[in-house]
Amino acid sequence: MPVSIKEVAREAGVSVATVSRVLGKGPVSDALRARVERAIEITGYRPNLSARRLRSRRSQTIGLVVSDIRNSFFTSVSRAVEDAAYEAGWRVILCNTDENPDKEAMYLRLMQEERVTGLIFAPTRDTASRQDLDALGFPVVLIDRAGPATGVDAVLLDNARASAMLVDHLVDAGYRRIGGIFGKTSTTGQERRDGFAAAMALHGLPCETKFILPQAPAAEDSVGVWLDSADRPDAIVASNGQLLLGAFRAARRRGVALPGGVALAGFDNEGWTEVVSPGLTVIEQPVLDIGRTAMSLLVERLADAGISPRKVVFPGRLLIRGSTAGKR
Amino acid sequence: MPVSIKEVAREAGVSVATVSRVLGKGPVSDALRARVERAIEITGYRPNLSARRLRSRRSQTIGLVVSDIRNSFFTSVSRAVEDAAYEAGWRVILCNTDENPDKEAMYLRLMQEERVTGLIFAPTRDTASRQDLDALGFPVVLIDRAGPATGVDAVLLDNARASAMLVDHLVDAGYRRIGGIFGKTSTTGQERRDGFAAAMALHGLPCETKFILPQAPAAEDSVGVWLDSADRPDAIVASNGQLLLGAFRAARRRGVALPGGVALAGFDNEGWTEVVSPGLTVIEQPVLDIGRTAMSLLVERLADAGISPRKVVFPGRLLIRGSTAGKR
DNA sequence: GTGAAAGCGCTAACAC
DNA sequence: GTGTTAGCGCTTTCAC
Repeated sequence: MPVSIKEVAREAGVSVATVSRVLGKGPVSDALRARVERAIEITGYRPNLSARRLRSRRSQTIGLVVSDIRNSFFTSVSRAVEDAAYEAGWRVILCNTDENPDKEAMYLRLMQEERVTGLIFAPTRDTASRQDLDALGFPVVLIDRAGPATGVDAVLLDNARASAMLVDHLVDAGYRRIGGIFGKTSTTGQERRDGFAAAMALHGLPCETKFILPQAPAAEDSVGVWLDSADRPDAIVASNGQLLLGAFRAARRRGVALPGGVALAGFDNEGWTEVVSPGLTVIEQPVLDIGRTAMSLLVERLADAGISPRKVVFPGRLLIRGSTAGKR
Repeated sequence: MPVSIKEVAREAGVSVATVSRVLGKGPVSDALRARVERAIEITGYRPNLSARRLRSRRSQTIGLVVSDIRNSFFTSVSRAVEDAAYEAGWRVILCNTDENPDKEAMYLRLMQEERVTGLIFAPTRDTASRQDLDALGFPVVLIDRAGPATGVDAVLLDNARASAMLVDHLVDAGYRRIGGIFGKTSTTGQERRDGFAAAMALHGLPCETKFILPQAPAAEDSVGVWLDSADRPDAIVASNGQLLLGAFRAARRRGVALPGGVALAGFDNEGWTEVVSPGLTVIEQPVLDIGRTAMSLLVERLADAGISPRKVVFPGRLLIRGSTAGKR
């Protein structure tokens, strides 16, 4: 049974108000402060955060709701968010939705029950366009994905531009029959596909794209079909790290050489993409900046709810490696 | 300003106690229950979890304190823990200590202030031997690392046995001059080294081992020195995924062929280890089982504080790949 | 500066 | 079954 502020007050011979002031930053004489601090030592007192939150009406907690923490993009973003949050004396509640709208709804409700100060959220496409994201009772910052202006802040990658960079690079290297696989559950997959298609059109090239579940096995199946077909593409673009892994496995398993049999490029500079041979050409996202920026936007929004919603867009960085070496 | 249980009661024309009973599992007539549920709908009521926790003295929260969520072992364990926790209606607070004892102490204090129901904890070597881990005010289950019996439950890998499996396999394949790098901050690194040394001794072989920071760059430097030296080992064992990555990079960067120039094996079946060429021989840990078992031990401990501390030890699984192909 | 007292939103006795 | 009431541990007026 933990000791309460009352026992500390008794031990120090002061009122609970004085103890509370020592804990916070109220005005307390040096003499009493010393006595209270001593009493805290002796009793081993630990403030009860639930009580503090209830009374002060400040939860000092932010929510972080993503699809899957095992996705390296979210792993890194979560570290950035958590570091910044704990630094500021806030707690983080992390939830994984697995791209499941029901889980999303459940966790949004949980965020309300926790009375979170704010939420950093990577929604599915369905939820991204919800009009009530700004009426949850706390500010929301979207990361990675955002629908048409829903009136909330967002931190995003310039997906269309990044896709175009990949396409331009591939065309430059002599590839023409380029296929693309994209995640079907997020606006991000959609944007990357649109950017891909637009860039291909600019080059006067036809393109073939597929929307699939954003998981490695789905990509392996999907790319496998392409590789086995008579009119195999000569290059493939994968819209995230998981899909890239699946595509890589499909090629590897069939003994299709990279880039001789098929060139391969994608999103997310996961550690393994550099270390396989050949290395994979990828778009690197500034994951730490994205996490930190999301926190900053949240903090600014908390300071001033009035400012109109901002969208911060980061450029991707093209890392050229052996998997897209020139065709000739 | 969120609505409280009071307003729901007024809307439904009942007492707050009845509303509370509908929320929980108290006995309420169907008629009143329906009215209350309707009132909850109308008002958009969300229970305040801080108030509930304060009053009920049950935080319904468990802590998960690990060194770094970006370490794939902990990423996977955390998913297992979180899934099990949310399933049971509990919240999870995740903290990263970066192998820093000061941060560990700070987060242990935070866990007390949160009045967590229980804690799943991967301590550094310094903290693992603290005698007061069972006096924090809540049960602790150690994962991945544990000191000499500290009187708390633990879920571990059979590190000595796993190291021996690697050594036996390498010796079997014809390697004799085998070096090992091990994490210096954890008991796990220590145990794996001891198991390694013991197995080498059984084979009558001398061994050279290094304790280093459990991070890829440190491993790259360390292994680089070996590879550049005149008496280069013919095989290297790395005691976790990060160290394995660093070792792999060191070999790759110097153009040292695997396994011709040096054989390489290690711990943690991270995705990339299968996908590089040659694939890397590794000890796979049952990460999901470890996470789930930690939760089970915690739940059982909460049900009965009396049972004496248990240590659940899982075997590792040796996955043989090209990086340790036979020497001749 | 300091203390007394009210009350944050909820659950759990306790009466009926 | 239902309502009344007393706190959970803390912060925050409000007096002094």
